[in-house]
Amino acid sequence: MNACSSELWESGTDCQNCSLRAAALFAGLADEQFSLLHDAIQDIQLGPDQELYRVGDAGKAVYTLRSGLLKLVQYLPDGSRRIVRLLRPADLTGLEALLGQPYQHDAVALQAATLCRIPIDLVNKLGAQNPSLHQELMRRWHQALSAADTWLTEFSTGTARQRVARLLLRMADSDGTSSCALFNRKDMAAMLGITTETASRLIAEFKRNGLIRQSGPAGFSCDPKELFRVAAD
Amino acid sequence: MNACSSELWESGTDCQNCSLRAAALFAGLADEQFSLLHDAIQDIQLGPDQELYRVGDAGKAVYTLRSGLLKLVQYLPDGSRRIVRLLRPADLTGLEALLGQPYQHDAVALQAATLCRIPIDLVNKLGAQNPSLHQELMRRWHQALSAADTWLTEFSTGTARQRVARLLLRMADSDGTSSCALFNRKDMAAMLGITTETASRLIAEFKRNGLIRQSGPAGFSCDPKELFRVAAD
DNA sequence: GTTTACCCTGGATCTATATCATTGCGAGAG
DNA sequence: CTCTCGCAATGATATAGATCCAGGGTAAAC
Repeated sequence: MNACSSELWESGTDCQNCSLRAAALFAGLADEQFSLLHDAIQDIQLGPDQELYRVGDAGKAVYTLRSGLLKLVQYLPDGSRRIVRLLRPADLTGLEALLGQPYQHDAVALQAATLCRIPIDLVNKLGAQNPSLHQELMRRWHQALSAADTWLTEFSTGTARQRVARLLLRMADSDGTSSCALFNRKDMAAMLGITTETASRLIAEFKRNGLIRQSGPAGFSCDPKELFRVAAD
Repeated sequence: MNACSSELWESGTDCQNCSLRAAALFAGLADEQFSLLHDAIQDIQLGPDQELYRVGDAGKAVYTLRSGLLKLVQYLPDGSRRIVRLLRPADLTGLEALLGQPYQHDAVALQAATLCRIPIDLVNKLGAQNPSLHQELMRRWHQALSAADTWLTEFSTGTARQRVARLLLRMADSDGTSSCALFNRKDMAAMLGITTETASRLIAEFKRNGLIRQSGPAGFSCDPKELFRVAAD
């Protein structure tokens, strides 16, 4: 029942020296308040395809992604599924918990991931004393909204070839290298609203034409200029 | 330059007795603070296709829709456009202004609309004294996010026929009546990521089969049960 | 080592939808 | 009243992508 049952976790994270602190939720917090974090925040590790939470679970915490990739999946009544968002390190998810609502997606690790589990009680307590936290939360909410709009315009519009090209461009840095492995075709399809076969064919075609190539076991590189041309068509 | 130049507006709205007050942003406000609203909030009226703001405009206010319908439009580099959200009465838009960011969409009236223009300075001032306002703002942000996710799963997935059916269902009340006129085919297409011709054909087909029919000049009614069947397919 | 299972790729249809083009209608201009 | 002009409806055609199927590679399971 509990989505967390199979997770590995440990308490006592060193939040004050967190490498993400500057980018993280509590960036504006006074040092003395960090003691509160110490007790409450848990470290979570997920293997590929492990679930963080599921649609309808009671929302008791928000999560910051520290490493890896997380997908948010939504389902239609008929059972078909769509990946509506991808979380990268420093992103925050499960915000609906702060409004007392159950989670609205399945959150699943795309690759091995590490996260911080932040109980909503803690957020509420700190928020009462730190108005800047609210500002920061709104900023996160807005980030998520912008990301959703991007998915609508970039990944749900145009031909399948354009969508795949746009997705690759977004995964890669501007120099054409990417630090993450290529998604499997099924996930790609669920992100782009196409079938796995079409995704597979297009990736294979791009590889043949030298637009992308494997670079090591957990990464790929691509030709941004050519991909951009394909994306614009 | 100013997107508001051609709008009709008047000041001195009666916010305290606003019909939307219960649903509105300031629902939790103490009565004595309403005097602040009186001076700052403006009433705006837009005709069909009139713009409220455009992408990149400096964000100086948020807007509450009081009547009518508003579309948020986003553009791809290649010029193709997509309607990413629809605002109904009591919805709030332009939230990015509160973060000091320029507007990220074109906001255009789909039908004649009336709105309240709420300067961000006012929101910030009231927010400092009313923590509940932040809560309410987060709630609005989350609403927008949920709406965006809905568009991804319902309006960007499945066949064109399914999408049109789902859109009609969402426009109509559960009893199959709708208070708003049918969109023109171009807007429909831009919402669903299909062409105007396909939208036209499907609407015509639905009319022929009795799934929808005009009911008066500014409204339509539909057969929810049948439409639901089509949407699920 | 062998088997099993899964994923990627590719071929062969088939169909939904884009695309291009035409007609008809209704509103507004002159 | 007539002439545009824009939009809905519809036809004809082309094609992208879904669908169904099969082969082959790789990794885990036995």
